[in-house]
Amino acid sequence: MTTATAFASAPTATRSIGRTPAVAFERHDEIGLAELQAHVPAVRRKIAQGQYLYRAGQPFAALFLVNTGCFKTCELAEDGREQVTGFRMRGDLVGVESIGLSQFACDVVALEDGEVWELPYPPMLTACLRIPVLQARLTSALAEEVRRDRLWMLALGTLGAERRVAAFLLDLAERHARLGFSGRHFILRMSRADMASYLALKHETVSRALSRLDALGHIAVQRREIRILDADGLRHGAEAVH
Amino acid sequence: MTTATAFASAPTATRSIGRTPAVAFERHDEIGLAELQAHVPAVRRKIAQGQYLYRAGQPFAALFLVNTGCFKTCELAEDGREQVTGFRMRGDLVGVESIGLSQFACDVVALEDGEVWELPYPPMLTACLRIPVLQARLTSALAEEVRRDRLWMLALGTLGAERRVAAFLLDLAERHARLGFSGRHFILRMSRADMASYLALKHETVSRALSRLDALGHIAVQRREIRILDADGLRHGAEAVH
DNA sequence: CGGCTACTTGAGTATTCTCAAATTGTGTGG
DNA sequence: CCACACAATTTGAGAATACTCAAGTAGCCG
Repeated sequence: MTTATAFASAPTATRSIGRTPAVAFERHDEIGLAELQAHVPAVRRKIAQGQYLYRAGQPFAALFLVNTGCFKTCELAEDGREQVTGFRMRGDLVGVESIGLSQFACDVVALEDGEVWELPYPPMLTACLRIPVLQARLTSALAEEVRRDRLWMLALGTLGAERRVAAFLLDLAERHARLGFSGRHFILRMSRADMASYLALKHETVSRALSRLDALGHIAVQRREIRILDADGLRHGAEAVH
Repeated sequence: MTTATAFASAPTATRSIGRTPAVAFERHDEIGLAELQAHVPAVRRKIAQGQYLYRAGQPFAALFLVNTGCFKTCELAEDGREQVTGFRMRGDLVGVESIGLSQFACDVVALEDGEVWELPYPPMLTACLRIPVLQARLTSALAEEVRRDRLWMLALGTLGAERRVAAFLLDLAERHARLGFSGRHFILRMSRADMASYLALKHETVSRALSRLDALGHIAVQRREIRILDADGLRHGAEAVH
């Protein structure tokens, strides 16, 4: 599943929820930030809510490592069809899908104020040549991206609306927990419409599914605040596997 | 879109269709077969219809370059849910999704008798270190895989059944054409059930969609033989974008 | 030429979507 | 700080799409 949400040091209204940022640097180092910094002139860049990190068609010149905030990646077809293909948060590497192209292949939008490390790509490439470990990690990150997308395709193809929403919440919870925050209580960074697009549903359907999961006692929903009350209930939901 | 079908020198009943194999080696060289052969002990391996090229859980030790035949990649969840995530044909590199793991992450099954080049991974890695171009191509191949999957997610999320089937056929046609075969007349290598799984539909729905596209005059279907009569009709189908 | 599997088609059902309205939040200006 | 306008969310009712179940047909293998 490709999803996300976290708010390391998110400066938003609901910041009261969630523990201190502090930890949760592991994933940065998974892609070798330490080695990177020695060879690639990484630049911190702040992005305001609603801003594009990049848009399809802009020259591809860098990858981005999310430090704070939450971003959505969107595919956009010529005929206007549009789809959210993932949510990226702290520790996620953004832009890898555009490697090998001269222009970015999709849009990335900040769902809240955030900060990224911009990693200029040519320097990144030469660094990879010098540091095999870095290369291996980049490759692994790409492969993992493929696996995530495939798992999400499996969910889309085999789960009904309610279980799809449940799976999404579980994925968020897990990513959240991995970043050192509570996996049982978090704030959705995206609108119902964004969730719906990612889940290949309509926002009304997502809303209904959330209400129903709430009524079943599996979660407690209050607008964007989610509390996981019964993870197993969510996982094995009553709905049949179709 | 992640799809495929081709039959370079397919030894099947319907081989009469399509031109001679001969050409269509470009994609092999896209990933640097020439350079590869000098450094990686590639082994030809024949796979019979229905055989697994590999299964999830088997030790990951090689990538595979499809020479002939058509393969499907399948995700399988612990709870039994199953989904075809793509079709691979001549020139496609198979196994990249498992890079970075010790075991393969999915199943790959031959839809017809075929042959692959087995590229042992450790030698592949060291070759990449020596030949930057090869490394770059591997990375590009991975990134393209991500883009394909994302485009397919867009289709799944925004198109109704009939247009999904149409998009699938157009994708097959294009890949087929790129391999030097007719893009207007080809044989499906997969069953309706496999198509359906990939398209996140039921096989009956796929069947109906094909019949309807036939009735509309956009295609001519006869079991697995497809003739594209009106590509634009397929592309812009009457169905509304929902 | 069976027996089998794959495919097609029909009829009724279920799920999700569409359209519409009500509600709750949020941000802004007075 | 409150009132208002706007955006996001929830909920309902009916419609549409895709699914399920079932039967029938057609090609393939032995």
